[in-house]
Amino acid sequence: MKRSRGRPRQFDSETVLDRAVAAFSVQGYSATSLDELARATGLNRPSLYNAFGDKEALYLQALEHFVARLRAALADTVVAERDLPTALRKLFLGALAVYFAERPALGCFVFCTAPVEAVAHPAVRALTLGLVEELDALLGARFAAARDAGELPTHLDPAQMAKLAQATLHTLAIRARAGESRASLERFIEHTVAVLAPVTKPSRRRGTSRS
Amino acid sequence: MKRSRGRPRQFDSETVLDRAVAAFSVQGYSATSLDELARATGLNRPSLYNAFGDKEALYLQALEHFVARLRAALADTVVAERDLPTALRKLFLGALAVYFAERPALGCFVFCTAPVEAVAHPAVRALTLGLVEELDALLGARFAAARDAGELPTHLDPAQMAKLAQATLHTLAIRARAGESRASLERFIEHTVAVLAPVTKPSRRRGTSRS
DNA sequence: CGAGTTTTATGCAACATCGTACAAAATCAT
DNA sequence: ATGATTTTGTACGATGTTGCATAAAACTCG
Repeated sequence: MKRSRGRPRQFDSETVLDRAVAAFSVQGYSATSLDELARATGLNRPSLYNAFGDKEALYLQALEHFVARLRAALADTVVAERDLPTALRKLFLGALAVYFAERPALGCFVFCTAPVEAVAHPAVRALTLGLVEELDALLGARFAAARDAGELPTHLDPAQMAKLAQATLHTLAIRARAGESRASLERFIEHTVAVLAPVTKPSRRRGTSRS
Repeated sequence: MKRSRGRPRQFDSETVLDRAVAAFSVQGYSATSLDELARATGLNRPSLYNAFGDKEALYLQALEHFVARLRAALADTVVAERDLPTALRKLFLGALAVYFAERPALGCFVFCTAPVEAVAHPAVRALTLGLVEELDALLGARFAAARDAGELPTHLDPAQMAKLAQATLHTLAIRARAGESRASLERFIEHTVAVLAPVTKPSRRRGTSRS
């Protein structure tokens, strides 16, 4: 039942999508030819078409694959980490590690390459907006939790702070791809964490019996 | 001396570049063909080549043209406006007006289309990074002036606040192009202005004799 | 082992795109 | 006016790209 009928595939879909993400990340959707994709993935064009459909379908599946990985990574940082500044720092530094994984830095696959195609391809736009809103929601919940825990001034709207945190991701992606140095971005992250998650004095606030 | 020798041109370079910016903004560099550019600008391919060089040169000149316009607009908002919150609000709302000028919203020509090409085309990357750094410097000077005027808490680094302000521009551009609603982004702007330029109580601070 | 099924590989045809060659048109210099 | 000079418009070739047709290969089921 696990094994399908005909000739078995000589590739792993996850690996192929990983390599497609890497290939698309370099030049974006339009400038990446199917020949380059075939070379990058190891399989040839007919196999790509058979397994993933046409170029747009492959790009969409690469996006979804990337987002799925991202979702898993976020669970370990934003959600799991209990301290807000630490959660944000881990989020931003983790993103930076991805953005600088290649040389030159490629920034974020979604935020740097998908917006261009979003206008002509509604499915890409929908997927991009979906990720943006998902991150807003995830970060918004995290900021709301921080506010409830007394880690955030009450006059700051968690949902809007979440958008500002995502704005940080967007600018990191663009700046990395534009060639700004990693050290400069690390300094920016430190300052931004301090702004987004200001350390609230426990002694001044009521009810926060910290140890 | 003003008039060159041969047949006079039947177009205005500035207008052509405006239309090239508009054309490139829709699909980005790679997906915009020279035929589309010829249709959008009104002149045909040989004329484009004669006047601007090949496709990459035209794209670069379109970028420079756009940045020049941007520079002029910023002088009226960021520099001229004396009140920091007002300056930021004007900056962000002005950007939003540009990002939503077309239907669907196209976001920022530079921030949404140039990053993709930045990796393959060093000249594009240099130009993009140049704009980012120029905005950082301009906004940094504005935040520094605000701090000197007592409009900004002293523990906030003006240079880093400038990067956060530009991060807001980046996220507005991406979100607009991804399809987020204008109303949502206007709410975000209001909140962000309050975060980036917190209203300092004049009574608490010394030397700020406001009227 | 043979029939059916799915994947792989070579190759191809239709199409788009880029850049330019060439001749006609419009202006300036003499 | 005539020639030089620059722009314009049509046309063309070279190349790249996409998507698929077709046949060989590999495997399962009866």
